[in-house]
Amino acid sequence: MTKTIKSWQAVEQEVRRRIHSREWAPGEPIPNEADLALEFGCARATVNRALRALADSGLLDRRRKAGTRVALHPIRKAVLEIPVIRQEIEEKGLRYRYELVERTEKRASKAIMDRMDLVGDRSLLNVFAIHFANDRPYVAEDRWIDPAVVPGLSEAPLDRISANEWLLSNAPYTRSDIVISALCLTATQARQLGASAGQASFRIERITWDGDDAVTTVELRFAPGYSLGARF
Amino acid sequence: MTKTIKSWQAVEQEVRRRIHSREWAPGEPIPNEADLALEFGCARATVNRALRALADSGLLDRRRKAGTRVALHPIRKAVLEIPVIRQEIEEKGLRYRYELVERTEKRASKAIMDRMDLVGDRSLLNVFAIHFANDRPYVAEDRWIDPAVVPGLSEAPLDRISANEWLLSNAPYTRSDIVISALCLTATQARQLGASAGQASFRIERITWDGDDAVTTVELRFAPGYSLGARF
DNA sequence: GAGTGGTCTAGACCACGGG
DNA sequence: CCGTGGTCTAGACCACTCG
Repeated sequence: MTKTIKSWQAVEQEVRRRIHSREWAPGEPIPNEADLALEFGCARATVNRALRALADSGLLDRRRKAGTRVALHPIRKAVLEIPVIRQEIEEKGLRYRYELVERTEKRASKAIMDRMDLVGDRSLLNVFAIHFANDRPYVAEDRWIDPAVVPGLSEAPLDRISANEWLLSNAPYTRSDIVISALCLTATQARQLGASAGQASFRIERITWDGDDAVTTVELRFAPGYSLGARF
Repeated sequence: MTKTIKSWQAVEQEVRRRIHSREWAPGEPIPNEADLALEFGCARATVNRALRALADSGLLDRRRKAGTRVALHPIRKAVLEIPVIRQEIEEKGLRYRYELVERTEKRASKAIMDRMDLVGDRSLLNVFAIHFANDRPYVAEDRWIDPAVVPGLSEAPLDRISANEWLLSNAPYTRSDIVISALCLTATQARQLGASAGQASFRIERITWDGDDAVTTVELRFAPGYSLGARF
């Protein structure tokens, strides 16, 4: 036993060190919680907390009875913080402006209906808007909202506040699916973003669910040059 | 007190329900841990575990003394699993093939040197390779490795196994930075990916560090149509 | 200063799943 | 079967930070 290590962060760091130094090699089992607790001179719960954190971040594989092993291929999990647009812009020190381009209740394409798991002859609310940073187009937002699951939608002042923000504080939801990809801007899309046709745009598609009901689906097309960063 | 709730997952679900039902509204404080433990008939540690999980996922804001509040703008954190290319392809049921195009020791551009926090007249190993799925180009990999921090690099059989996989099991690292964006393919880049010039490509740039030393930086340009999904 | 979350402990029981 | 991680408990002390 080296010395008493008290906090779970210290245990985590020591385990990281052993993995990093190849003292515990990828694919190999490490001592069980009880032994480590003994070695570190702390409670098993403390070791558990540390190992659980490491497993969460993908550095360890844990299975009952099989024990804990150093992950063979440390699955690289990156936590992306999907920004609230206005916050993101203001945190960069830029002036935020929001412009509602269109707000129509109409039939959605089959692709949209499928994505939202909807059927039949229904109308949805389509909102198209541009978010500006220092008066330069930052991102175009193309959103569909199901009025049936969002009460009060028709009274929403979407000309003043973005649909995203209004929904955040007025519509409950339970989870989201998100897909990120790249696309080439059409001439129309490029004009909206102050870009040239054919330029590459970063795209985020998000569907927000309330239980089994799709609340809203949105496609965000960012002006060329946008990037999203993370650390892990 | 409603009834005894034993597991921390049950507590988490109940808290989620109350937030979702607006019983606890965004921005408002919720009872402290001790009170909740009393109400739920469980130990405070159990409540703590549940609330900590909810705070981690961005649904709650917790501060000592200030207490716990329902997050005003639930920061939407998406956990992206950055795939090991071969795994990703094989998990889709496709045949994986790797082709080393070039392997040269040479001077890197200033941009690369800056990103890796390197200075001076140094040569780095540049590896360019294509990963195929069912013999169709899937992603182009343009990588720079610092030989000074990766011992044994010159003997690595990079014609047989991808640099990523070799590095994973041969070079220690402590953390990575990642940036994702979109770009338009040049004619050359398009040819490498079996695409047309001007098409949009999803790009991942990653720098891997070992302490304060940059081990490697890589740019991945995915064939048009690629997307990355997450749920949260 | 005092209330709140953050953490540690020692012990206990349980559920999963490998052998 | 039975070892391992997963979890719960009751109590305690600590650290941060708001008022």
